[in-house]
Amino acid sequence: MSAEELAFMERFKIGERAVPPGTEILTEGEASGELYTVLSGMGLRFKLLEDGRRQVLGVTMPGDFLGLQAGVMDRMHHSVETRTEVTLCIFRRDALWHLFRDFPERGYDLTWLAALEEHFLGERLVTVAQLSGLERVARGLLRLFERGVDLGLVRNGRLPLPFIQQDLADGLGLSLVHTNKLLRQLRSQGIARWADGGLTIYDLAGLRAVAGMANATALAVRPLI
Amino acid sequence: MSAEELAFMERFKIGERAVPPGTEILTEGEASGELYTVLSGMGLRFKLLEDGRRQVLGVTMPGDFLGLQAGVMDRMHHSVETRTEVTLCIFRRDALWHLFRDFPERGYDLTWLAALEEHFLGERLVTVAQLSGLERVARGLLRLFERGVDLGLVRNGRLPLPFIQQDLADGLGLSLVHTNKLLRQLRSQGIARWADGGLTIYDLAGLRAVAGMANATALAVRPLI
DNA sequence: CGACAAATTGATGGCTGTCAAGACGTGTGG
DNA sequence: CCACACGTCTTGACAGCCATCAATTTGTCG
Repeated sequence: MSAEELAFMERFKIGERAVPPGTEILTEGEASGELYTVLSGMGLRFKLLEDGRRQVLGVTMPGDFLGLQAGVMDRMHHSVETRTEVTLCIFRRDALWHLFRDFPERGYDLTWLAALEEHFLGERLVTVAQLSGLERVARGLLRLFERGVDLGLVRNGRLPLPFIQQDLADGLGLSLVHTNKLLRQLRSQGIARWADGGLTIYDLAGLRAVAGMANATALAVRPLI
Repeated sequence: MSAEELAFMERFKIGERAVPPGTEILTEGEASGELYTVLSGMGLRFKLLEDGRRQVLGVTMPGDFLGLQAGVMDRMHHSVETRTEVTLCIFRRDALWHLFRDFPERGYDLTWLAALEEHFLGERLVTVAQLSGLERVARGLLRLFERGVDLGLVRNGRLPLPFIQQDLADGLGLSLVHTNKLLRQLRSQGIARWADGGLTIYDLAGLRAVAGMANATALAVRPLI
């Protein structure tokens, strides 16, 4: 990053903030005067239906950029809730436009980021719409794990995760009960284990086979800053 | 649009082209040296699985911008196929970067567009993951119809559509047979009719009720140019 | 007329949702 | 210290939505 860009960041940076678990950082339907980058911690991005059903769109991990939707559109179209203590770097909303004007290359990067999010949502749509329950669970665990590996969060084959089975079920379009039974299936086959706040992969190739991704390669998330 | 912007468009515009039905304009996994805006006609955006299953991500209608993914990322992550004759306005790929540099406001609009696509994919994910078959079909028809109304394509309550029931099924994560039976249900209830290359809505309020969107308001697609 | 795509309808099976109950750990109040 | 509430995980029974298979009909095109 150039000196000018550093100066720009400082000018629009409001500060850093550590928020406790369970905090709703952004709320569907509301505007946001702030943009965030996640420095540490994890959370969930989700949408709610009128009857209380919930669709988990994805997880947020360190390096994620939050609030772009409310930044360029008038309001958020999903909510973001923390699941651990999360440290945020906070920027003013109008930084977005100034960034586009003064550093078009960074604006270009932001469009790249939005296109990447679109790609991931497309992948999730394929997962939910076309795959069986077991395939969905396998693919869901695989994506979480790959993300954790990229971030260096995996130790001894185990990735600590602050999510519950209901979160996984809501992300895959499955019921909690059935998700539980599918997790048991993967566990009893010695492929993967989701328990005690962590995900352990025993047989990565086996998991990829179950997920129907034996030959697929993942697309890495490039930090924006 | 300013005179400078018009000059810019002319400089990077390669030309216009009319392609016949069934043409694959963009292909998943491949780069594209061109960007397109759709002047007329309709098509499908979709992803293919290894075993031949297909997930329809959405339809393209006049005003759509195609190729942004291959423009900012290295390659397309879904394919686009025409279903009618489609007239395209073609631009050079490097127009994208020059647009960001010379007209940051337009670059901002492009990010807005990418965020809008992300929003629509999120909506579709909720539809497929959380709703029953009948609700999915109702919502699918509703979205097509609203889009048609916005574009002024609806005459006498009927929207001509060049898609087949398999397309609808692949977009909703349902089998062709079951989709057909759900369409019959809506038809026999006098709510909507999908037949003979067109969609007719007889009871919009009823359809919205079935779709679980009695109170929801749609987000309009704003043409980029 | 024959081939083909698309739409339609019925029969059958199974994957998955729902309901219910219990186990386990944690925190709280008496 | 114990009782209790609560959240989460787990397991079994049952029902139902939906996929699959199969056959028929209709319309289009050569």
